[in-house]
Amino acid sequence: MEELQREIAAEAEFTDRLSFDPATVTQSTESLTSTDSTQSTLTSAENPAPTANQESPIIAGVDQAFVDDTAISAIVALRDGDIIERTHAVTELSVPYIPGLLSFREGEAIVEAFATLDCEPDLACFDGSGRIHYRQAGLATHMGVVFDIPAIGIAKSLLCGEPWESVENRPEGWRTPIEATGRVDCPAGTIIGYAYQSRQYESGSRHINPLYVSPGHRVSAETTVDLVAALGGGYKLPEPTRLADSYADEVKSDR
DNA sequence: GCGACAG
DNA sequence: ATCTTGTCGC
Repeated sequence: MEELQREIAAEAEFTDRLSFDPATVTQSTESLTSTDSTQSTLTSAENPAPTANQESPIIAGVDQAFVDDTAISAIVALRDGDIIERTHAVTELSVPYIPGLLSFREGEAIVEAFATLDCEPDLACFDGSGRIHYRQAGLATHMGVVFDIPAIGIAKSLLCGEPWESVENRPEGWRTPIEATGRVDCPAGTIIGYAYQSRQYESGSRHINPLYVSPGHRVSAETTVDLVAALGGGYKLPEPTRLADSYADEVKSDR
């Protein structure tokens, strides 16, 4: 499995090769109902010329839920903030959870779910790491390479690598690079992702931990964090991920 | 041997 | 990930 991950990492592209301009991504649905006034703005100057494409990109959120030894993979596809398709698949789990080998446990269900998806996402958001992985082949990278679509990983905790600064109690919108340490299969110091404070309480003794985002495939670390910031939604997790998360729970409940 | 460790 | 009520704070 580890060797396969090295091969996948070799095929992965950690530079932008998207079918759309990341700078045009915004959370249009939220802008009408959101109560906060902070809106993330992307500077188009730092983004490379996008491949020709007039339509708004289709962004898919992917997340799994579990019941005993079965996995439910749910996909919610959005365009301009509107849900255009939802689908899911249920498979039997054969691999236990082992840090570093998550894609082998959840990958099968995800592949099945994608097989039933009619639209073709311009970007897929996975729950877990991408390049922030010992062999630079986390779930988002593995799936991104398998489908050859731009993919990003969004994790709630850090698998490996080291933040440039302390992530303690940071303000909303804050970000800091995650660099590779000796445990990662790439030159030490390589920026493999970012810690991103997607949400934070304005004051008080309670705080929210940041998200750890990383490139999966065909996206750079910088664009990955810019995209997560743009996908917003007003909650800790970006909207596509939240919708996929609740849809997976919904499917789970209906059984 | 000991510690670290996505979901 | 999952098992789950109340509870603290905005």
